Amino acid sequence: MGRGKIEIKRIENSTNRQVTFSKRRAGILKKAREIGVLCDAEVGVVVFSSAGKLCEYCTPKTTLSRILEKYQTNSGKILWDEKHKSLSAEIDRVKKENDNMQIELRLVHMKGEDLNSLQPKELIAIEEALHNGQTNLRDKMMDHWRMYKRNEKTLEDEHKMLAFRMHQQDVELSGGIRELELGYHHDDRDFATQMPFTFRVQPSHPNLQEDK
Amino acid sequence: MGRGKIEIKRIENSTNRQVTFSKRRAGILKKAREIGVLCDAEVGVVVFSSAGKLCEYCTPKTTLSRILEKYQTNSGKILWDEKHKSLSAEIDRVKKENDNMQIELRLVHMKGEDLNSLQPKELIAIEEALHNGQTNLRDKMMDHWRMYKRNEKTLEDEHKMLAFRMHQQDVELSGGIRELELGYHHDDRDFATQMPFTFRVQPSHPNLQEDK
DNA sequence: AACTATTAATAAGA
DNA sequence: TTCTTATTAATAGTT
Repeated sequence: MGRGKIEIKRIENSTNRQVTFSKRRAGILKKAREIGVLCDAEVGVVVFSSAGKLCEYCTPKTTLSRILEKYQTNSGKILWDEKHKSLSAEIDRVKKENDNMQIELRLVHMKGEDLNSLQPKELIAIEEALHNGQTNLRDKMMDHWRMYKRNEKTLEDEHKMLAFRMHQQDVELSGGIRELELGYHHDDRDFATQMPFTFRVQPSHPNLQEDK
Repeated sequence: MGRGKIEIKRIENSTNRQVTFSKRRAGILKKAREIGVLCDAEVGVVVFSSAGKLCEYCTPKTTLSRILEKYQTNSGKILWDEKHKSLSAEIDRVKKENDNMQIELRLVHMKGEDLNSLQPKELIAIEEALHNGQTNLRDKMMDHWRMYKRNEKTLEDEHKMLAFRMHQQDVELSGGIRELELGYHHDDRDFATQMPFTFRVQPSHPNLQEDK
């Protein structure tokens, strides 16, 4: 029905294809509306152009949802498998993100000693979580962790340094100001016996402290 | 297009209606097939006769499922059933958990000064996130946060105390050991002028530090 | 189901 | 895109 007969095969000229699409789409939607009215039928039509543009029609007295529900009960076919799968996949993805954050929090709340006490099995789990995660999440996590450890270490180092110097001064003052130590909670023996050696900075957990 | 023009309204004669339905249904399905081939479009058609008989067409290269999935992402309309709602709800739940952990991480990585610099708007967002979250997650988060802040504060307090005492001892020694301060990076003036006052512990952010 | 007169859809052109 | 129009395609009513 046109100026000439056409073969039903893909129209290669993209402009023509677009024009024909518009015309025929209007035609189909009109036909859908007509059969709905004339024959009291329920019709649902969904069309995507090759450009991805969406177009739909649905009999006014119902909804696409209801038509499709009826379709499923009537045909026994399940239309939702695909959607189920993608939703489940998203749940998995988000849960994995969750796990990674939980591990990050665990790390963040750990002190150096805790890290040293980690079992190899736990380290493997952490390692795995790091690799499972998205790269940016992992990077962010490592950044946070390093920043936290660095700050903590700075404070601890300064702390030790101050304590060491106090100790030195105590010695220089030939004792007698012990009462000043009352509010100080660290084990004195540590400083008395180890200070000169512990004063140098040691990584509390080299493998995790350094980048992957 | 027939022996006479017809009005587009319900055909009351049931036999006629049935016949017309058959003819027009064939017409629509043919048109659907044609637009799919000619224009490289994706088409899905579902038709129910007034008698409830089901008829469908779908572009061969895809499935009704996939078309409908595309439809949903494209239109934002929701076609799915209860099962999907529950899956979606789970996604929402897990994502909310995610958000809360992200906020926890943000808090955890903040120092007191950062907290003080938070804008009211941000505080409200955090507050809201806290209330949105599950109770146990929120509690855990607050525990973590308090523990972190407590540790930090303890270190800082001890640090200040040590520094203050060093300062006292310096004074007692009538100066002369200034070279001991070389490795110490805090601003001396802070301790010299503020120490007696800053020594008392002040909450850096009362509202967040205490449980609500 | 066929047939066919007639209307409707639309291909090509403007 | 939209309009026009020659031509084909769909189909209403009939057989």
